[in-house]
Amino acid sequence: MLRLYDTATREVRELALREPGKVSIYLCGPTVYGPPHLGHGRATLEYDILRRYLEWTGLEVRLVSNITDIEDKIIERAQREDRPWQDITTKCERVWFQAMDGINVERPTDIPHATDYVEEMVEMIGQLKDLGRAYDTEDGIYLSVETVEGYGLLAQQSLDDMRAGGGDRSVVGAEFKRHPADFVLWKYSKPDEPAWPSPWGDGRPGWHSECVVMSLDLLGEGFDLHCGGQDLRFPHHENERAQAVALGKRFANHWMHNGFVVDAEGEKMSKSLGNVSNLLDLIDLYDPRAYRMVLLQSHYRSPVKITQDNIDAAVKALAGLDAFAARTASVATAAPAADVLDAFRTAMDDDLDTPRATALLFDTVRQANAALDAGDDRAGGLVAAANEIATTLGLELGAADDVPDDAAAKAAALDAARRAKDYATADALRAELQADGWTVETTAAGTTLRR
RNA sequence: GGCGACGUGGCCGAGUGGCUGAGGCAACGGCCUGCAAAGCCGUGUACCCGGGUUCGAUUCCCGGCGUCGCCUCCA
Repeated sequence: MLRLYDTATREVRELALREPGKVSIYLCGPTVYGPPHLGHGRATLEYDILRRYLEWTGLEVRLVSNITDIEDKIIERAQREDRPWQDITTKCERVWFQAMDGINVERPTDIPHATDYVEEMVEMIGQLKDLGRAYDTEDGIYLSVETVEGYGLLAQQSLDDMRAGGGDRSVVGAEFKRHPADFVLWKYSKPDEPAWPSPWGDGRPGWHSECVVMSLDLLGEGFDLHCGGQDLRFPHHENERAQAVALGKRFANHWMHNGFVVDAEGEKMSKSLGNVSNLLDLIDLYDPRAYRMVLLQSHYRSPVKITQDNIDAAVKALAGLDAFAARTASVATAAPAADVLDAFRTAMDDDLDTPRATALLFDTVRQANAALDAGDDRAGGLVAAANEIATTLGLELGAADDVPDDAAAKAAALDAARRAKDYATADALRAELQADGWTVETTAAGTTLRR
């Protein structure tokens, strides 16, 4: 069974399942107000790998990932551009899934929208008020974190330390709040802002209330795993948990957080800095699988550098795997080598050790190639194992572009020239194809072309 | 000010108290090839600095330096 680092307990421990054979996961989805960036790509890719692996081990995965379509950033942009906020959220959501498709991330099993859960949020906030855990101000309804047992679990910092800290940053809403860490559950709307009704006044839910309501509604109490980027650890996940605890409900049993994407200088790429890179650009410019490959080769909790060199290296590595896939397309199917699959499982069960799993994949490919060269009958099992690992990691191999007719004709002419030992013509044709961007492989069996 | 992570070959990036400098990329030599490509085989004086613990530390502890993150919207 999978052992995973748990942010709450700060140790690698078994991912215990509430129901045997089934895994319930909540992943914080995007706030749809702009194009997805590299950070979104990393998170979704890491959890896509997790999900595929869990499914491969035979578990039924329920992965809920929301769309946050109520948020200040959306409202700000709508006002700035003077257009309906729904126009922004629907377009951004479409672009989001376009990008997800581009990097081969499977759709979550459930995609709840915050706008569909406002009533439930109002109800929950009312309960928190009734319990004396939330209080009303002229600005909105706030949760009193001092009333929440164990607040700071995910932040790994006590409330006192938080109060002492903060440096020279100003506290948002300090004039209304009882404690600097208190956060808004319901924000009263100003004129011209989207608003939903509530017993206390029209307004909109706070971000932290959205996810807690949707996760508990769809997955129920004590669901297995809650995940997201490191930056969501605090305050977002802390505050989600605080609301559940304040309500007396069991929340996520396990917390998983992925590391950041950093730039060449090692600095975090985020929306508040100017160094954001658009995920769509990356997919557009390079093999979309390259990003997944870069991530696979480092651990999900480590920061990862996305640079030209990194992506280039991944593209080359992928080319080798594609060549393998092309070479083995016609190899007779066999049962995957059990020892290889066992090693794969061992690596992945160890806190999702994709670097080791990926090293195993490359190693298996090398062994399979060697077996093929030697005419060893172990080749079939190795090929099958390599393919199974690649698929489980979400890598589709050998997906070469269709070869256009003119290129295919040149390849055929090249073969004919070689048979006739007209090497000058053969070399000229090869040079032409290479100039057009093809990788040309001439073998005894004939010429194959790859991009 | 509080909390935390990290510092490994030309680059990226795993990992371990001695059996690994994993794996990828790049480079070099060889086999294969008409020549290439692909593939295979082989080649690399590493673990920021200073102490300590130990038979033995890159790996554990302490101190220092450096980088980064969270404490505020953020994957």
